[in-house]
Formats: sequence, C-alpha cells, structure tokens
Amino acid sequence: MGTPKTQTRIRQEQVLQAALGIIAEHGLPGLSVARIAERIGLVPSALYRHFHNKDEIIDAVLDAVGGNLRRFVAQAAARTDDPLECLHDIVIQHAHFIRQHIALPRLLFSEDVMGNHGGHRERALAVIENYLRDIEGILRRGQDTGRLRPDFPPDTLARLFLGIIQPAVVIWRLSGGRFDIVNHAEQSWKVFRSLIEPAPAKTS
Amino acid sequence: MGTPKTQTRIRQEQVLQAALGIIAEHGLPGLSVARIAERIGLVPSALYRHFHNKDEIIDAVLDAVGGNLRRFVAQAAARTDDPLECLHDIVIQHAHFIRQHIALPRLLFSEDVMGNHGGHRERALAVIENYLRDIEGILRRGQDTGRLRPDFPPDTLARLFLGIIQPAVVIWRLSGGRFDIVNHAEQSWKVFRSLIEPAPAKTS
DNA sequence: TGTACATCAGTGAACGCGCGTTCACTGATGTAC
DNA sequence: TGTACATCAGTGAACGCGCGTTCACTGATGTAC
Repeated sequence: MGTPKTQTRIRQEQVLQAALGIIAEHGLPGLSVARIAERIGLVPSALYRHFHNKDEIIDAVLDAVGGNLRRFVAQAAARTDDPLECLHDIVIQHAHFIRQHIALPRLLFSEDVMGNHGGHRERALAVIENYLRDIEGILRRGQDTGRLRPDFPPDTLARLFLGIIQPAVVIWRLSGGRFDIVNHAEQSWKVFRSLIEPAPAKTS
Repeated sequence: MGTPKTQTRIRQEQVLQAALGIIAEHGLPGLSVARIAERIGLVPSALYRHFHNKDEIIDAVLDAVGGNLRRFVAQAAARTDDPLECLHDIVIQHAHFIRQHIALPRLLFSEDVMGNHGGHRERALAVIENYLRDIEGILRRGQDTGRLRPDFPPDTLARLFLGIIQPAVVIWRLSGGRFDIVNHAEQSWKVFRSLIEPAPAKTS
C-alpha cells in the first residue's frame, strides 16, 4: 500500500540487517518472517519477492557474519607481522566483537544450524574452519620463522585459542552479562602466550 | 484407555529419560510435550498429571544432566589424588561423556536456556559454575601442595580447561561427527599439561 | 516524445501445521470405618 | 471382610496462537518501438 517500491538488492540488504538485529536480540528461534517484515515496514509475504524462503535468509546472514569475522582477523593480521601482537589483537578484538555482535554465536551455535535443519551446517562449519585456518596460519608462520616456540601442533593450538573465547561467551550469556569477557580474554591471553612465546617465563 | 495407571514418581522418571533421549536426538527445539508422551505411551495431556508444565520438565532435565556431570568429576577426583592424572581423566572422560550424552551441550547451550525464556538460565549457570569450581579446586589444591606450577590463577585455568572441550564439541557437531573429539582432547591435554606441570618440558 | 506492454515490488486473505495447555469425564487404586 | 468415599492417573476434544508459505491482484517502474 503506502510502502514505496524498492529494488530487490536494497531490500535484501535491509532484510539482512533486520535479521541480524533480531538474532542479536532474540536468537535464531526468535527470527520469524513476520518480525523481519515488520522491521523494514513490509508485509510478511513481501519478503518472498526477494528471497525464496526463510532458509535463504539465514544463509545470507551466515555469509555476512562469516565475512565480518574474517575481516577483522585480516585487519589484525595486516596491522603487524609480530604473531604474538597479532594474536593478542585478535583475541581482544574478538571479545569486543562478540559483545557487540552477539548475533554471531547465537547463530553459529543454534540448534537449527548445528542440527542442520535448514542445511546451514556446512556454511557454519566453513565460518569456523576459516577462522581456525587463519589463526593456524599465523601460528605456523610464527613457528617457521622462529618467532614462536615450535613445541605444539598449530591446529591444536588454534582450537585452544578459540577455547579462550568460547567458554567465556557461554558464561557471559548465562550470567546475564555480568561476566567480564574482555578481562577474561586478557587474562587467558597471558596464559596462552606462555604456551607459544619463545622464552618461557619461569617462576618457581 | 489401555494404558495402566502408574505412580507419579515413576512417570516423572520416565518423562525425564524420554526428554533426555529426545534432546539428544533432536535438540531442545525438538522437545515437545507430544513427543515425550508418545515415547512413554501416554496421551499428551496425561503429562500434566506429573508436571505443572513443560518448563518444569526442562528444569528436571537440567538438574539431571548437572548431576551426571558432577558425578563423573567426583569419581575421577576420588580415583587418584594426583591432580595431573585426575584432570587428564576428567578431560578424556568428558570427551567420551559428550559423545554419549550429547543432550548435555544441546541443552546447556540452547537458545531457550541461554536466552532465559523459561527461567532456566540460573540452573544452567549453576551446572557450569559447579563444574568450573570442581576443576578450580583440583588446580588450587595442586598448586598449594606444590604438585602444580603456581604461575597462573586457577579460575582462568579452569575456564581454559573447559575451553579444551567446548570448541571441540561445536566442531564435532558441525562436522556431522567426523571430527575426533577424544583425540583432540588427548592432544589438547598435552598442551594444557605443560601449563600446569611443575617441570616444564623444553624442546628448543 | 508518446504509446503499448512487460516486469517488478507490495498487498491482504487464506492455508495447514504443530505447539502448550485446559477441562470435564472415567475408572482404577487407596483409605477409613 | 465389606462398604463408602476420596484420591489419583489417564483420556480425548477443544482452545488460541504463531509459524512459513501461496496466491490472485494491483499499481508503479522500466523498456521497445
């Protein structure tokens, strides 16, 4: 009715942003076609002019958050070539990123995605594997150039690196935001650093 | 009709087991009153003789899985008083436990629980905090008795310890079971051990 | 520049579905005297 | 041991709700000649 016609390209972007906001606020179970439509001032059925179905929207959101994640890892990697500084950057930025873009874990770790109800599992796996590959690359390069200790396999280290943030996200969410995720990232980084830096600190 | 009358205590246990099985297979979003009833051969409305509502069933499941988790930690702690051996036991058992009782992460990390839609968040937080407290206790006792390095705060270490398993669970699930979670636990343990054992292994 | 037509974006009514929950009713089980 | 009554567990119909999706229709926008 009153709503002016708008190009599909623009509408798709609006749908994406609306979906991201809704997932951030209500999680994937709270993402309904009606809610998205309401946010951008359309009637629910109008969305089917721009997406074939809801799963296609979720796919688009997955691609978007995956892109965001890779982008800030790439930026951190470009800022310095010291692997320790770089990884520290990433873990701290990751903590901040999650506080602002809570949609990412709410989407990646949702039952709908993990249980592969809409065929989204592969896309989600790709997002995480890309992240791990990037971290692993930084670690391996550091080990090869002698800037990092070569003791441990970089793939295991990369998963442990992810393990700095992941439990923190769960505790943070379950505690209703009381848990200080950035501080935990900082503390955990000190521990993780001692695993990979060339001159291990000895205290005893 | 045909269904014989059974005491509430027994029905509650049946409901619990049915719910656990359904969550393991379909996740919390797949847990419906109708499905539970079907599993134990009752009509949906019959469940309301034994529970006030669905949320009460979820609460009961949370208590049950929390109990299971604590139990195997306590068993590992009772088996030996060497903290390294004990933690190794726990991480390996935890990996096996999750493979068999996938309901636990599917429940704890579900949107319904994390988003506190049914008021389950506190219970879930308690489960995780109990686990972390147990691990932290083992670490602290080890540090106090000089069996572990005192370098790092035990609460941060405990969360990192949880970070061994958690990313592995996500990757395992997203990969459709292809990822070897027990092997990852073993590899990660070697890394984690070097953080806490008194004589750090040097390779370079 | 004007006209005829095709495409495109938005509308509102309707659909079938599964959901949690209520409710009056039934008949078996347990209890009191 | 028998009788009267209360409690308890199971039934099936019904409810209101939100969901994703379809569909015929409308009018604006773009295109061809």
